[in-house]
This record gives sequence, C-alpha cells and structure tokens, in this order.
Amino acid sequence: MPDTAAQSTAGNPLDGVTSELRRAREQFIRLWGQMGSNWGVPRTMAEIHALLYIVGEPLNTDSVMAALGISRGNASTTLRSLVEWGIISRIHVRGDRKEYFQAEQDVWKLFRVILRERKKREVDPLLESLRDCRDVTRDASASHKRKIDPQAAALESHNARLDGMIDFVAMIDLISQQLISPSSSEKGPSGLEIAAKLLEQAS
Amino acid sequence: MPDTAAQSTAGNPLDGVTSELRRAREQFIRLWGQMGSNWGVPRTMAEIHALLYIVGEPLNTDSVMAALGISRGNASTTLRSLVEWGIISRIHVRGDRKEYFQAEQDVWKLFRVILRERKKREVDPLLESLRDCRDVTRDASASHKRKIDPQAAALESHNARLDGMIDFVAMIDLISQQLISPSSSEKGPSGLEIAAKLLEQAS
DNA sequence: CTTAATTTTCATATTTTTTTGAAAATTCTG
DNA sequence: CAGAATTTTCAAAAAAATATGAAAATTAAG
Repeated sequence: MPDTAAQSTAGNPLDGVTSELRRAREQFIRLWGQMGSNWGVPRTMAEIHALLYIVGEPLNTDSVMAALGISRGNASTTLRSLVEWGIISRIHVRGDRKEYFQAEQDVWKLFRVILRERKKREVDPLLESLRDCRDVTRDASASHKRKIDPQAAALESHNARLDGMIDFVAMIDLISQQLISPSSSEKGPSGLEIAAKLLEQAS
Repeated sequence: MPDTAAQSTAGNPLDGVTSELRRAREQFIRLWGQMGSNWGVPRTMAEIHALLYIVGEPLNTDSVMAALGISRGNASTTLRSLVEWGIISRIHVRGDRKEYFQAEQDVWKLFRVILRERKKREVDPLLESLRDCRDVTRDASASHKRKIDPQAAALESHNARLDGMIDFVAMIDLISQQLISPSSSEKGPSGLEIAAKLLEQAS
C-alpha cells in the first residue's frame, strides 16, 4: 500500500462532525491557503496551519495527510517548516508514539511570531543589503563632487533615492521591532493596544 | 531581427553612467526583485519598478527591455500591471511617439498605494469570505445548543476561533484604512506621522 | 485612407516551485 | 540489542508560474 493520504487509515479530522462544521472547516482552509499564496506562503503550508488552527486540537501527521490529501513527505517537510517558524508546536500524547502538532490559538501572538520571523529573515537582510548598495556610490559621490563632473548630479539624486528607500525600510523595521518587543507580548491583549493607539487619531 | 532585448537598439539606461552608479543600480534592482518574490510579487514586476525608481527618469518599453533583458511581451504586460496598481504612471514625451513610464518617487506614497491595492484586492475579499464562512455555522450553533448535542461544544469553540480570526483581520483592515485615508496623504510626510505615533510608546 | 510605428495579445516554451513516494535514518519498545 | 513504528530525506515527477515572440490590433501621421 503506497504511503499516501488516500489509503491512510488515520482518522480524518474533517470526518465525524456535522456537515456544517465540516463545510466551514474546509472553506476556512481553502481561504487561508489562498491568502497564503497571495503573500508568498506555499499553499500547503497555509492550509496545514489553517487546519490545525480551526480544528483546535493537536493532530498527528497521518490526520493532516488525510484531511488535506497530501503525501507524507510533503506533510513532514511542511510541518517541520511551520515548527521552525514557531507557528505550530510539537505535542507528545501519552500512550501514542506518533507526534502531534498544534497551532497557536491566540491570533495576535501568531501575528507577532510571523512578524518576528519575516523581519529576521527578510527585512533585516534587505536593510543590510540596501546599505551595502548605498556604500557603492558613497565614495564616488565625494570624488565626483570635487571636479565638476557631468555625472555628479545623477549620482546625487541616485543617492537621495536610495536614502529615501533605506529610511523607509528602517522605519518599517523599527515599527516591527515595537510590535514584536516583549513589552507588547507579555502583558494583556498586547497587539490590540498598539492597534488602538494607531486608531486614536481617527478622531 | 527577433523582438528581444538583446538585439534592441534602444538605449539601455544602465549604460552610459559611471561603473559605480551602474553597479549600484543593478544591485538595487536585484535586491528589490528578490524582496518582491518573498512577498508574492513576480520578480520581473518588482525589478521593473526598481529600475524606474532608481533611474528616476521616465523610460520607454525598449529601455526597460534592454536594461532587464526581458521580452517585449513580458515588459508590456508587466508595465501595464504596474500602471493598474497605480505604482507607475504613463508619460508622453513630446516629439516621441513611444510611451514612457515613471515611478512614484515618494516612498511613503508608494507604500500607501500598495497598501490600498492589497487591501482592496486581498484583505476586503478575505474578510467577506471569512464572514460567509462564519455564517455556515451560525444557525447550526443555535439549533444544537437547544438539544444537549455532543457536537455543541465543538461548534462553540470553532465559532470562537473563527471569530478571533475575523476580529483580527477586521482590525488589520481598519488600521490599513487609517494609513491609507486621505487625511494621511494630503498633508505633510503623513506615513511618518503614524510611524512616530507608533514609536511613542517605546519610552 | 494608407502606411508605418508602436503596443497588446496569447499559444507555446521555459523556468521555478511544489509534491510525491520509496528508501534511509531515526526513535521508541520490549 | 532486535524489531517495529515513525519520521526524514531527496531524486524524480507534476504542477504552477513566468516569459517568449510573432501575429494581430491599435494608434498616430502624412
């Protein structure tokens, strides 16, 4: 018997519930998967997360395979990746040798985790690279300025644009830091506080 | 002669400048393209935007093709898409029949445009779909509560989770609206004001 | 209206991303 | 430690996303 979801005997968490509940779960999973691919997250990754979030309780690999109709390799790889992102956690169920996975249930915490990871993996490296890029024309600008070089103006405005972009990304970086910072995560609804702050000026 | 960038006779805006400037431009374009694909934007789309942003002046389709080494079809389609997003604009140069394109130079404006479009295209439909999804189990919940149904608890917690997610997305939606709103865009550095507000609480 | 320049379209090709599944590695269990 | 259950790996396959380029459509100019 090939090791695929179709033939698996593991319980499919989308079975054994009322048809409305099942339909709602499937719809949510589809939605979340779609949204993921809009934002550069592999569909299956988003779908597994959606499944674990909406089912609420820990599931093992076979259940995930059965619920989403995906292969063991795919499930294994994607689950691991989700664990690495800190979006789901491994759970050990007493009396069962299989590993279980469960999703963070606090949506604001989830948001903060994703923000932290994307900042670390994408924004920080981008900022560093942008600064390296800025350095390419730093000395050139000085040397051209002394002569009355025809390229000087182009160099000036190029640097201004690059600085504009760097300042912007640095600001995004700083804001992310604020949203991620422990003070935001330890006490209270946290993310909501920040949101409220932002919305104050609506008046 | 095939209609490709390699054989094009149009001026490549990455030529005819000092080697530092050229290198800086190419590096920036690569970076921005990479960042784009991290966030679900086709690499070429991000690269064209990067090119127009960093060169600063309007370029025609042939120049874009030459600079990035892409086909006419690709350039045409992607430029159009960027115009539809409101990220670049068409420019007509007197005495030249060709169309030129130029990128918004204010990074905060660019940010607001992208936010507006992603909200319109992705967040708003998502929210609507999530609410539809919520409706699937709205009546069910009521009818099951009356009997002492074993599914009632599952339904309850499912609805709670879905509501949590909906509230979150609604909040994101509201914040986006604030950042996009005319009051943010008409007077002053705008985006910066909001950022400052966010960072106040750092103390 | 005709002609030539320019832009758009879209079937096909290419590239990139994602998935599969069986073998290998690992981890429990007795 | 042996054996079985479980998880991971990764080469190959499939699917999805992007790009090409030549033909068709459009647009400006004479």
